[in-house]
Amino acid sequence: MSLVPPGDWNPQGVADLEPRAWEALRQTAQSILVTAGAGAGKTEFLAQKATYLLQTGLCPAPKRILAISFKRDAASNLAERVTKRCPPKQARRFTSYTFDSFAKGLVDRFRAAIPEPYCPPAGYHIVTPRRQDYADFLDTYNFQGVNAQQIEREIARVRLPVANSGSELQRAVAEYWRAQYNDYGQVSLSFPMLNRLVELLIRENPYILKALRLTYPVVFLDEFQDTTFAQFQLLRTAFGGSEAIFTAVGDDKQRIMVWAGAMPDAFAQFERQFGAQRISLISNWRSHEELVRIQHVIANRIDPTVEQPEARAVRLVDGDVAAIWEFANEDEESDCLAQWIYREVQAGNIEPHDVAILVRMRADEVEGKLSPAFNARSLRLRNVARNVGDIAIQDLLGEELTQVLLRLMRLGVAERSPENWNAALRDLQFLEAIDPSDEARQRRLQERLQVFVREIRRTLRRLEPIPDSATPSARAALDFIGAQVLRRAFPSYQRQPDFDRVWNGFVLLLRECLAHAETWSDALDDFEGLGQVALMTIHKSKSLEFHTMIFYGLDNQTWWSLTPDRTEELNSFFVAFTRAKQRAFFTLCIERGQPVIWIENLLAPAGVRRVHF
DNA sequence: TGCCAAATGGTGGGC
DNA sequence: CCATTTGGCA
Repeated sequence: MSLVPPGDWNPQGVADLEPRAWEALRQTAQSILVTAGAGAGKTEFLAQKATYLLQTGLCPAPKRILAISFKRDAASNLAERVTKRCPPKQARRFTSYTFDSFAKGLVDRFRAAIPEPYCPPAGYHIVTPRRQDYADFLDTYNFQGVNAQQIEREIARVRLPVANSGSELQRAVAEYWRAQYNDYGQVSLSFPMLNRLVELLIRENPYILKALRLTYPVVFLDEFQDTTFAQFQLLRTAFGGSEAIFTAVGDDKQRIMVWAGAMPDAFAQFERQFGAQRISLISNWRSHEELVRIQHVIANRIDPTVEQPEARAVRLVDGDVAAIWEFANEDEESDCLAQWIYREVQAGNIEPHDVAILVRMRADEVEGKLSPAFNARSLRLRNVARNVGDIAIQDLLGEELTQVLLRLMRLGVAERSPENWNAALRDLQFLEAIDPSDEARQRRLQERLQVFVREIRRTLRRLEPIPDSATPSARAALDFIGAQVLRRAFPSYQRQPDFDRVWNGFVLLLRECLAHAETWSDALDDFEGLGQVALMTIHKSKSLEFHTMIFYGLDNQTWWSLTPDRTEELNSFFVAFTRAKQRAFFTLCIERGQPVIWIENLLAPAGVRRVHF
């Protein structure tokens, strides 16, 4: 395969990159920290840099790029973009993991090399302890001076081996490890524990360390502002002092996970310990100029040294693009909100799914307050954080199982849908690992799909669009693929309970949608959230974007901790605001609480006014 | 059981 | 920060 000289390389699949992105892309001699604000295209930048390194041979075979993200969808999204931009042979050398899958992979591969007494048996179990579990442990083993949050945090901080002496906290951690290995009839490990095991393994085993460093001379880190102490320490043990070149990407103005264990100063530590150069991207491809100007006022308050971003999106709406809406009471608030969205939809300005309602906390409470007013106007509000069975709707929609089955079912209702047909064919090719150049097998695949489409059409005509049809219809799609094939193809479905969780969620949500729908087509639209206003917390909205964003409750009761000295809260406010592509509104209800005056004062000079509804 | 004080949860994610 | 739960004690 011929390589492209670095000087001749062009971005793949996009017109061009901003000058700062070019600079960050070509910097391959030194670790860099790419500060990419809201809408700067972080993932695309990483995909382009990977493509550059692979296509030019700057990352030559058999060396690989290791990309580490936090969430599964971020990791798979990045991998997918690189696959689209590179020839398969090169794309295969791009390894995209989540932090935890990277750690678990190493534990599983080199388990036997983990020093005693920490070497886990092959059949260890993964557990996800909640606060209460830690509290129960502390109670059972009589550690009275330690609380659940302390021990949770300490487990992710302490290096192994941990001595059963010293402070009560340290003894509690030592006892916790012992108990997880010995007291429950099976060895139960949490993700932070897996992380600590890997850290121990590579610290103590020079061969594995060397192999890791030889394999991955290039390391990408996504959403770096949310790195935890344990993750940072693992990176240091794995790559500190090696030749590895890091490209870390993130935005410390969007750091909203410190309360859950993210490092408060990951950027500064990274610059210091890895000698990283900082490069800031300044384009904002998401929001138009007026919104970007307001965003910058908030950004400037978070970090006075921040550069003014350049808006690259076009304004498409008339009227206010940002305002604080004030209501006398909550009933009026719900009613006006529903009314406003209804009118916008009627006027043809937006579809319901272009709007998101964001809340600080307690999405289900807000759902209860808003739903009646929405229903009264035949608008549907969907709380995407709500669970169907054991999975949140938002997570369910991103699952591979959902995507694959939904496409097949779409083929059963649409008259002609080349888009779904091609997508379904691609799914099958992948699931059955068929070589695209094997024309005979391709043809057989097309024939099989054709037969299936005829069958599923018959099935859906025979089954009425009622809740009880959910199971048989979904089952028909699943049986065509074969549950075993699906589970083999996606590692996350290999454990039966994980597969069942997603499958049950799929059927449950389909049931719900069929309860409201007139036709199969409507039900599938409902399933995907078409025609529905999404309701979610700020934390869940991160990395998403919406035409119009409405923040529910800018009062000091809902947002009790939004004070000038609580930076993380201001970051949350910033994250919420920057989700908007075209418009951002905030609701205020005097019945619920007083306005957050300092935020109003901050935004007023940028033209954000309080409007009495 | 009733009363008052103290503690706690709320915002999340990973195989 | 505030609503709710838990804990201690009579």
